[in-house]
Amino acid sequence: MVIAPSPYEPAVGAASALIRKLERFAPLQEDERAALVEAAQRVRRLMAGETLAHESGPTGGLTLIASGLAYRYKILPDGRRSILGFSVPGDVCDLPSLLLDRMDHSIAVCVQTTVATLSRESVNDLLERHPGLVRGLWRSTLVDAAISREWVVNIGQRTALERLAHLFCELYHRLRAVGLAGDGLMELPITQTDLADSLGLSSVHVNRTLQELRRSRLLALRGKSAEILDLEGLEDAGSFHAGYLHLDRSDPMDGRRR
Amino acid sequence: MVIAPSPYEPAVGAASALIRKLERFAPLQEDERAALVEAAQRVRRLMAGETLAHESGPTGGLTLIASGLAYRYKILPDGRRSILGFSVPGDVCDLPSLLLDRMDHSIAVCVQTTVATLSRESVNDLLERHPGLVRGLWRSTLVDAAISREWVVNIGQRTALERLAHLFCELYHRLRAVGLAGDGLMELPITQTDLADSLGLSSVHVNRTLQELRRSRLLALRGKSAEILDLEGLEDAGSFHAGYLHLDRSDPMDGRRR
DNA sequence: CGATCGTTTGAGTTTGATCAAATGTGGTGG
DNA sequence: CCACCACATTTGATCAAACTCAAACGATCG
Repeated sequence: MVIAPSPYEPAVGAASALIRKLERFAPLQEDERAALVEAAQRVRRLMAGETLAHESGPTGGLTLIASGLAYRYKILPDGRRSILGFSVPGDVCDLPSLLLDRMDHSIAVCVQTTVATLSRESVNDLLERHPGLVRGLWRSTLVDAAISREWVVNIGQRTALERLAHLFCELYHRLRAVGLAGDGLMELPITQTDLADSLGLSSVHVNRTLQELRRSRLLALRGKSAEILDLEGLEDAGSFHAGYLHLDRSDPMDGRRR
Repeated sequence: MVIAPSPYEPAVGAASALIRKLERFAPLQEDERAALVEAAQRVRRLMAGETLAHESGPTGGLTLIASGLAYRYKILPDGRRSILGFSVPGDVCDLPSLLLDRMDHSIAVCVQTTVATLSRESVNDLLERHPGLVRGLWRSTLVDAAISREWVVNIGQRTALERLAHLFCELYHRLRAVGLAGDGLMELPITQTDLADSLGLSSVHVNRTLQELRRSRLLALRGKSAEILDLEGLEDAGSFHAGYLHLDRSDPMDGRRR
């Protein structure tokens, strides 16, 4: 049984997962790759629970997840926490802070996570010199938006079981795309409370529904890792279709179609 | 009582609302404005209910809403419709189709709507010559994503009354930003079924909740137009804070702050 | 070896869904 | 101008998914 590489590895080449992701769509030029690697040298290590960016906090450069797992969230007036999405290695998690005047949500990490931090100056430099990177990052904000829209569908229309199934499928596909999942296995250092706040459910109900998924031999959650026992069955159960993740290589800008 | 301009006006200068929107953040150059106006000459008129772009349909240029109202949606396997967001005049509603390989959702219009259609060639031309437009449009996809995230919060965490209140606040602020609302008045050609599909509620429950909003003297829906009787009260009721819409002028890229 | 955090289980409650039918309303054609 | 149709809104009654509260159990860690 092949286990996916641990997300706790040293951040050798923090940019590699990002490059991999961008190149799924359109190949980068050699100098673009090099510039990214160069810019992502400064890494930072965050402990589980630490906040990486704060709502209405100052905006700065960019943060690239190298290993671990982060989540976007907002805290409501009454103290409830709403989780808005997850960021996996290779994701730039705070693009809004580059082009908008302020963050409109916060970001924290689920486990020990290493990130590369790019200063605003180096990012501006990068984007001015390499329009290909602008296209690539812009594309990735479009995919982020598509994921958020799918969350709207998920939370708005589906039952608890469907929601959980769908979320696990999303994370599995995204992690697999950067080589961090395979054979139905992924490390998922996520609590049932996190799941509840992500899906608009109570943690009690998440617990019961997870048991049901387990009973239907679709998915087993064991500690910090998840095993998908029947991917096709799980996708069916969550009416999951990977299209919106835009993970396959094909670039509409140059007519190439696969 | 000043009524907002009707959205049914002829599409003189379809680009004007877009320019207005982009310039809320960073001023455009004269030639950028001119190029946008030039590119947005070809307009199309759609009847209520018509589909403007189809999920997994071909991707092409860009569509700019000139007047009217459009909504993004997905149809689930069981036939239910999930509405993912609204596009108001000045919005480019199909940016995903420019940079991604396919649309992952469909777009239709609520009322008779006029749109300007920009061919892929002219858009590419525009973006190559005017990096300021790239920044502006990229920013607008970031705002779209922020709106989707707020929908996740809204649907995931709030009660029916809060959801409705919040949605009306969003639309009011967005319409006011392009001069189509004011004094608590806006044209809102939206059915209760649309609202239900937007908020993850049944239309029956939407109806009852609207009555409650009316009773609390917060909002009155009359036919195709809405009157906000108490904006502050409505924002409170929906715990709405306009920050995420990023409607105020301030550009982090040049240190200028309001 | 407590202490803390996460998971699990039980019991009662609530919000909002579903089903069904009546009541407007706007548009069309005879 | 009226009859009719389609569509939207409104109301009532019943039901179920998911919530809340409460408490016990289990793991992990300094």
